[in-house]
Amino acid sequence: MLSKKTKYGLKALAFLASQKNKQPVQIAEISRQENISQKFLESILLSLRKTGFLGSKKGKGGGYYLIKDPKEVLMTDVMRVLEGPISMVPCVSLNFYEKCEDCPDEKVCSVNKLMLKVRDANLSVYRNNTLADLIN
Amino acid sequence: MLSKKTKYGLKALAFLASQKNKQPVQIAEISRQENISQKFLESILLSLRKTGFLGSKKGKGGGYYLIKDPKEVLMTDVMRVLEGPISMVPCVSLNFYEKCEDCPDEKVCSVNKLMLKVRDANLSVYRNNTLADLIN
DNA sequence: GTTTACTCTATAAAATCAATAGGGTAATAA
DNA sequence: TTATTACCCTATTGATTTTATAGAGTAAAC
Repeated sequence: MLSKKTKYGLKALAFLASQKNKQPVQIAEISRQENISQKFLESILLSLRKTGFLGSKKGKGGGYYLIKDPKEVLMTDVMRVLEGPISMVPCVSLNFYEKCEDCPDEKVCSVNKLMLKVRDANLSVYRNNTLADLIN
Repeated sequence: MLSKKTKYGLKALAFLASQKNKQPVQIAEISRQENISQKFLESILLSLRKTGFLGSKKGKGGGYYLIKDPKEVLMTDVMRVLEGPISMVPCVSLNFYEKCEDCPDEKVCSVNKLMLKVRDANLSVYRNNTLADLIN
C-alpha cells in the first residue's frame, strides 16, 4: 500500500507542477485544494525541500515552488524520497540493499527471484514517468 | 514492503513445490529448513489450505502438500491471498476496489494515473509467473 | 487404542509506522 | 515594525505487524 505521505506528496508536487506561473504557493492553499491535513503536508513539503525538489520562500507572498522543470523530475527519485525503497524486499534493492538474515543464499531464494522481477517492472514504470506525466 | 507472512508463505510454497515425491511434509520440517517460526508458519499454511492451495494429512506421516501442479499456480492468486491487493491504492484495484474519500475525481487524479501503470506492471509479472518459476 | 500431527481459538507483548496536534522561531515584505 | 508565512521540534494517538504462548480438540496411522 502507498503511504499517505507519498500520496499527499505526489498530489502536492503535481499541484505545483500544474501552476501556470512560477510564484510560490502557500501550504494552506495546497492543503485546501488537495484535501490534505495542513500540518501533515507541512512536514512532507519540508522533506521535499530538503531533498532538492522544492524551493521555499518565507514571509508574505512566500510558499513553495518547484525547482526543476516537471519534465526533468523522474518518478524514481520522487518515490524513493517519499515512499522509500522501490523494492519489496531489501535483498533486491538497488539503493537500500540489505542481506536477509533468514536466507542462507539469495541466489537460490524463491522470494528473491520473484521480487527481482517485480522490482524491475516497477523501476521501468518510474523511470519512464516524470512529474510532467502526472498532470494532464 | 513485503510482509513476513507473504515471504514465509512463498518460501513454504516453493519448498513444497520442490519436493520430489508428493508426500506430505510436516510443518516442523518446513519451519526448520526455511528458518520460520513454527507457530507462525502453522497459521500461514492453514490459510493456504483454506484458500485451496494446499492439502493436509493428519496423523503419523501427515503434513502439508501442494494440491495443484506448480505450473498451474499463478502468482497473482498467491499474492492476493498472502499479501492482499496488488495495487498500491484501492482506487486502481481490480479485486479490492474502493473510492478514495479525499479525491473528487479519480479520472483526473495524478496518483491514480501513476498507480494504474504500476498496477499493470506488477500484474503482468504476477500473471506471467507460476509457482514453478520460483524454484530453480 | 495410542501416538502423531494438524486444527482452531485466544491472548498478548513488543515493535514499528502513520497521522495528527501544538507551540514556538526565523525570515520576509510592506 | 508588524503581519505573514515558512521552519522546526516534540508528543501522542492509533493501527498494524510480528511473534510467542497456551490449551483443547480432531482425525488418521500404525
